[in-house]
Amino acid sequence: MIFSRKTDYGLRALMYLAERRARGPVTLSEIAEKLMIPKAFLSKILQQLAKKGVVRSLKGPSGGFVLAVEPAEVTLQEILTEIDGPTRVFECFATEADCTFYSDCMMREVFGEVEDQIGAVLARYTLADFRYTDKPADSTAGKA
Amino acid sequence: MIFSRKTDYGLRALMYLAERRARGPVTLSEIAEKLMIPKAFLSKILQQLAKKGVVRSLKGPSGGFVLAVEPAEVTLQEILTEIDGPTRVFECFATEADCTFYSDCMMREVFGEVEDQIGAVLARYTLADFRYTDKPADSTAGKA
DNA sequence: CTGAATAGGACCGGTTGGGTCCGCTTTTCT
DNA sequence: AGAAAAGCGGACCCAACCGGTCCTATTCAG
Repeated sequence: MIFSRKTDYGLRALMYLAERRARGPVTLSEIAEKLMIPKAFLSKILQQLAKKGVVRSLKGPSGGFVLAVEPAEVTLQEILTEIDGPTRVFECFATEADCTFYSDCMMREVFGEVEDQIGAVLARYTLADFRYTDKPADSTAGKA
Repeated sequence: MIFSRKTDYGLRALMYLAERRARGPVTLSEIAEKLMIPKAFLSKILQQLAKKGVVRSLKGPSGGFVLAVEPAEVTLQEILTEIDGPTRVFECFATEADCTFYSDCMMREVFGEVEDQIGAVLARYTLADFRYTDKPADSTAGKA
């Protein structure tokens, strides 16, 4: 699968931050707890997003993380790229010039097209489309 | 990357077989050698494709592998699916009913859309589009 | 100064992708 | 019948990677 758990965690954290961004920084602990994400791991992800400028991090007491962008301005594509790197679908050993096995390598073409299509879908959504809604607790609990 | 080396090997082997299918079975050794694929590994891949009915395998002396389908009739999508399983792009922990974090989970929707797009591209190509052309040896050799 | 917070490097264990080995079976040829 | 030439398929191996932990350093509010 292309999109990792890291992506899932990161995206969810951003959704959470989007919802709270008016209310100042949110601590790592709060996010981790509410979203049930291992704290140390989430820390790494948010650090990474901070470096990319998607969130801002404040140290010290009353510190935490704040979303640094307008939710509607940042696309899913950007987010995923920032978390997991560009979506590569196929890795070729050779360069176009010495693609040793096929004189004109369709693979490049086809998989390039695939990547474009993926990008196109992801670019159509922004963080604003992914609303965090404090879900209705365990109302359905006990069914499993 | 979604598509593995296995996929690459498999696809290339099929291309090779497509080119030779008039001339009877081709041995594993020949394919492996020409395409520079580890023999034992390729064996596994072809076995798998044999079970799916994409190639036919003949044992015994003068045995080998033959393409069992019309190149133009089998899509890239089918081939890739047969080699690596369906292209899953995202794995969700929960079922729709208890997707715990977002009341209506956009992820499903978005990533479903992504998978559809990938499928659409791959379905547009068939094995016949991927011609194996005995490339002009090492004409450019010595440059690396 | 102290304590609450992030930063970030080192490390770790399980999974999996890529690959090997080897003995077994099937088939053909003599 | 027997030897040789193929594919079959189970067991195994290794390195990379992903998800995750730990520990110390740094920053900053009060």
